[in-house]
Amino acid sequence: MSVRHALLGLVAQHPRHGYELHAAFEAVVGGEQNWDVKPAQIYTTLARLEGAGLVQVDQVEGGSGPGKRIYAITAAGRSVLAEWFAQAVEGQHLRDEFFIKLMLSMSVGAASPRRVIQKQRAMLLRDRHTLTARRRQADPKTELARILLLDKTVMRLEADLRWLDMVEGRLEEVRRQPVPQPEVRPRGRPRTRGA
Amino acid sequence: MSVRHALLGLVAQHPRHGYELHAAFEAVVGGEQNWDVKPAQIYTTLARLEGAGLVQVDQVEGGSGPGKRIYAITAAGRSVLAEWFAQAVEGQHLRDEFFIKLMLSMSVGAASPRRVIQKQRAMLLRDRHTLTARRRQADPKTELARILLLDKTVMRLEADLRWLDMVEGRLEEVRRQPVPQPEVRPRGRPRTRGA
DNA sequence: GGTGCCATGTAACGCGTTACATGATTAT
DNA sequence: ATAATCATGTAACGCGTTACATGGCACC
Repeated sequence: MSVRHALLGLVAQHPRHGYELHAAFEAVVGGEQNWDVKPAQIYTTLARLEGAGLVQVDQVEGGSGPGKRIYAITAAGRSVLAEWFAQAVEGQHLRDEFFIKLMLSMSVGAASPRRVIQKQRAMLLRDRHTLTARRRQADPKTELARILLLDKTVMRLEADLRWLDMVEGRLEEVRRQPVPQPEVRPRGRPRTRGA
Repeated sequence: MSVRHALLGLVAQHPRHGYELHAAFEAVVGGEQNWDVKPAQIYTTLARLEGAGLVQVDQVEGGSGPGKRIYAITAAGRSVLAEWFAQAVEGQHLRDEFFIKLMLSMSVGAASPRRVIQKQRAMLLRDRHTLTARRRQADPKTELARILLLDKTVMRLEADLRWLDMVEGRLEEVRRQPVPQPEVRPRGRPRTRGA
């Protein structure tokens, strides 16, 4: 979702070939530790962009056989890019793997919600530790990108930790009450049933 | 990544067929507003799970022709599921579409970082508004799942808002300094160059 | 007999991944 | 020579999506 537009933005700066785009992408996101794009994705994405008419091959360097294919952005590409910049990115997927794991751990035997929560908290704390360490080591003069990204990640992480605490508390409350299994009845048919 | 294991968990409760799994999944995550799984994904995922030997068709109801195929979990499936419950979910992708958009908006002409930030903030505020409204309307007795998920999302959202404020401040600071374009030089070759 | 739910899928595509294959240039 | 880096790609798979196709059954 993002790589497509990122590549478009990078060829908009000036025409580039695949390998160069790979390097430029990593420079923008602050290194492969932050966001590791595989070359395969660069080339397949470029091919799709070309198919959609958003970029086109400007020239081919290298003489004999298939050399560097240098891509340039097209007018259509520029307008798509402008669109992208003009509109905000949709944030709320509401899809959360940990959440569904937690829910299932409440109703599947042989799984303990509390253990699930503890495991998760341990991992979040570990992550926060390594990320804040990385953040401290980053040079604010030359690695602004990395710092901003690390900050964002840590802030989300801390939000997740607070949420975990909250959930734990909430589960304490409901401890003895029968967990209201949300009654898997088929949707619809709200009118006169046949019973 | 999560649907696969979720389905595994649901068939672990008791054998089910595809349509029932679809309903059960939505019940667990708190409705299609939270997490809309398409039927197609249910069936293809079931097929893959069967291919991997984690579930198997228990019986087929419906008489003539292809009827309901009821899946049950296998021993292998149970062990994979236990694995899943036992280990935490990896959180730190560090991949953030807005982030890369912001970075590019700083170096691509015809794009304004400040406008990008403003657009994004507007969307986050809008989202927070609708989600807190949904949260208030949810019934804590019967919709625990939906509430927990909404809380998590809102908390992340607010983290993102705080981060946006921070970024804006940071960009004020660097206003006049030449934005340190991170120098797209190829990695490696740190030793005696040929120049 | 039509509408709407129940129930099952296939096809094709986008995005991302791993693994594999190929060849040119350059440093030692 | 040979190793590393530069540079380009294909194949196959997993996950998720949209769109399409099929048929039974119940209700009115």
